[in-house]
Amino acid sequence: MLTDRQLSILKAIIRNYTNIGQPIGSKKLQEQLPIHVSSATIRNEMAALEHQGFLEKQHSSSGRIPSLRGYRYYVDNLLKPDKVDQDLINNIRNSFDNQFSKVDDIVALSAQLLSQMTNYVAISLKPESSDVVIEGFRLVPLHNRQVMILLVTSDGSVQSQTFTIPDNIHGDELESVIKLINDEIVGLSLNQVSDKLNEILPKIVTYLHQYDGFLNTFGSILDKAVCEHVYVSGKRNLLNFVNDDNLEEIKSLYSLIDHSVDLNKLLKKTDKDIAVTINDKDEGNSLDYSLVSATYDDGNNGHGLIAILGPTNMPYSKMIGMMDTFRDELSRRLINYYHDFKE
Amino acid sequence: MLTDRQLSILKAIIRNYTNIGQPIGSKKLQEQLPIHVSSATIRNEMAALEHQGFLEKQHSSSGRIPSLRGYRYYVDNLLKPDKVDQDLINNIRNSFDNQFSKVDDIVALSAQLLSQMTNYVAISLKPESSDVVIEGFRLVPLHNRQVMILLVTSDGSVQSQTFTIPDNIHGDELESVIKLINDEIVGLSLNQVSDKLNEILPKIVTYLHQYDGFLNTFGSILDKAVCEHVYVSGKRNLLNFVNDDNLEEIKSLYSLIDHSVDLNKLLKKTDKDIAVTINDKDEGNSLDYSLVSATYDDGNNGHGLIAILGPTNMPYSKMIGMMDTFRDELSRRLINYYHDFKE
DNA sequence: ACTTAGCACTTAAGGGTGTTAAGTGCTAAA
DNA sequence: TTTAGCACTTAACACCCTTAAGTGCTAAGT
Repeated sequence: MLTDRQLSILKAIIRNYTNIGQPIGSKKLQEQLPIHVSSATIRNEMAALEHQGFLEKQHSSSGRIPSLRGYRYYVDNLLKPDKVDQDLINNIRNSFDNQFSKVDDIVALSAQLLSQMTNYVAISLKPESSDVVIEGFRLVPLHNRQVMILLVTSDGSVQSQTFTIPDNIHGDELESVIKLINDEIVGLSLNQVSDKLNEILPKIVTYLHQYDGFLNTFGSILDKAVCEHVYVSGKRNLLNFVNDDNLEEIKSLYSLIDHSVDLNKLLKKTDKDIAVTINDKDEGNSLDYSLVSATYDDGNNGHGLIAILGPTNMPYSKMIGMMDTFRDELSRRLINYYHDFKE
Repeated sequence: MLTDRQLSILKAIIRNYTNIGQPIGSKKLQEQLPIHVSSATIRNEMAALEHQGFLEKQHSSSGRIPSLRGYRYYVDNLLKPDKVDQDLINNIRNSFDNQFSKVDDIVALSAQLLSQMTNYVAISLKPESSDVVIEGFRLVPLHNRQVMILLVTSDGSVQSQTFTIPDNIHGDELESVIKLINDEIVGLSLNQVSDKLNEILPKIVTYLHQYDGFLNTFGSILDKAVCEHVYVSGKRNLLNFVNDDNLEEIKSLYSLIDHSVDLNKLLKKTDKDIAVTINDKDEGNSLDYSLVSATYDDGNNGHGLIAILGPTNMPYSKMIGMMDTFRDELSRRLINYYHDFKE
């Protein structure tokens, strides 16, 4: 489908654009490429690449930039992770060298390190043994019309929130609703629950006349439970990408990463070792940014996830190289941690 | 010092600039003012006001804008809080109408409401009975060289973090340092501790060869304790104020409000009912924004604080009117809460 | 059947120039 | 003390021109 020459042109354009951020034209490309052909030939090849959807122009006489499809193809087929500087590796190791009381701290630090290293937004998720599941909501009567709603998970953690039953609902009805919900969600993992709740929303509505506050309470408990697993660092770096006309977009990105549940959902789509999500426009989140995510081994019985969120034209080969190194170091650190712990 | 006419001119300029955001000139002012004088006269008065430091020009032929001193004078002497719309009051009441399990929730909601109402950053501090003081740090040996450091306060809340003692420090030394620190801080309130720690830093250094990790641990425990009292909402609104050349400033504002301890310090300077801090350039925080803060009564035994952070040219009279109403409503809500609670 | 030189065309960006609108300060007369 | 009048300043805008960096296309060369 693509000739070798076309591939090397595509590669060169992406390399340039991700490093310099400027569209590139045929003459500049000619100077850089090892092959000796005229700029006219390169123009022809570029036109062919554009025709096949791998390149774009910003205006009729501008140089080319990669299209989303171009990035996608590059990441999937052409990209070779950059070799990581030994200094950087040492740096990571040194930072991990401190003693930690909890896995949480190591994972939180990971997000911090990643955002420092990349100047992007970094996200880390606590390792999650796949066997942690929901044991269900519990309803505890307090006094008057106050109840406390608990969410219990199989690893023994509990989230709670109190709630006042509106006048137009009977305590019994509430009990039934809890039962209804529990029937559906027991045994699910944390990040499946939110979807499930939305799914069975119609049923709930038939029970409760006014269900807003009620569902909000569930949502917020769930949020708390999920939050405990998510660390975000370097939000401020988003400011680096602000320009005249993407302000609204950046704001929506902010609200996305502020809302752990959505973030979780976004991240959990993949289970590959390293995955690149380019410009995910899904579910109204027109997010003009890319996500490089990597899983890590917690050396025990689960795996966690680290990710960076940066502009679509981020230097993927560098980032992927770095993420790969980082996940190794993080896994090593965790294995060490559990080793110390047991000793 | 200032004639009535000058005062009304100053007022009008500030009213305009805080609402429209544009410098205002003598002719426009003439149209708006009730007094009938020529624009030349107004020009003369404006020159006088500028001479006395209440006004500024952006360039030699531009209209006038208030100087910091002008704002200060206005806020202290001229400002009359705007009457608050009854709809808004109802709105606040409705929002507060839900049931809450904890005072924390009400306070957190306050920050949310304020940021929604103003489109600025809002901050709320939990009511703090003045009798909550530090009871000191405690050191609990775990295993190997691991210890847990606890911070106990007189209201019974505890913050903890584990810490691994470096090889070059004896456990005894650590014990002495804790004693040393406790001697200094017992009986202080939470927000006095940070300063005190820095003050006695030299002493600590003589005990500990490598004190970085150690102090960090203290800092982070303290942070946790303070964080529990601070709620920030509407950080995203800062993006509305980004323009070409204040990006760095906005970033530093972000980092300020991310660091609860500093924020606490900033807020705790005042104990007036309502205070306006204009363009506080203190301690390297060149913050080109103003802070309107108000205390509220928790109906029990202490008082808390709400604040909004906005541009220097925010509409003070409107904001102060709103804050005043809000603190009333919040206090009323809390008194109600304690009432329900005891019943 | 490719490749390439050459050319006409396009566009963004930057510099200069002129105009306008909204200001200013100053002076001299009322 | 006030004010009309005037000369002056500035930012913002529109307009024009030029340049640099590209493009596509055609026709000739290998």
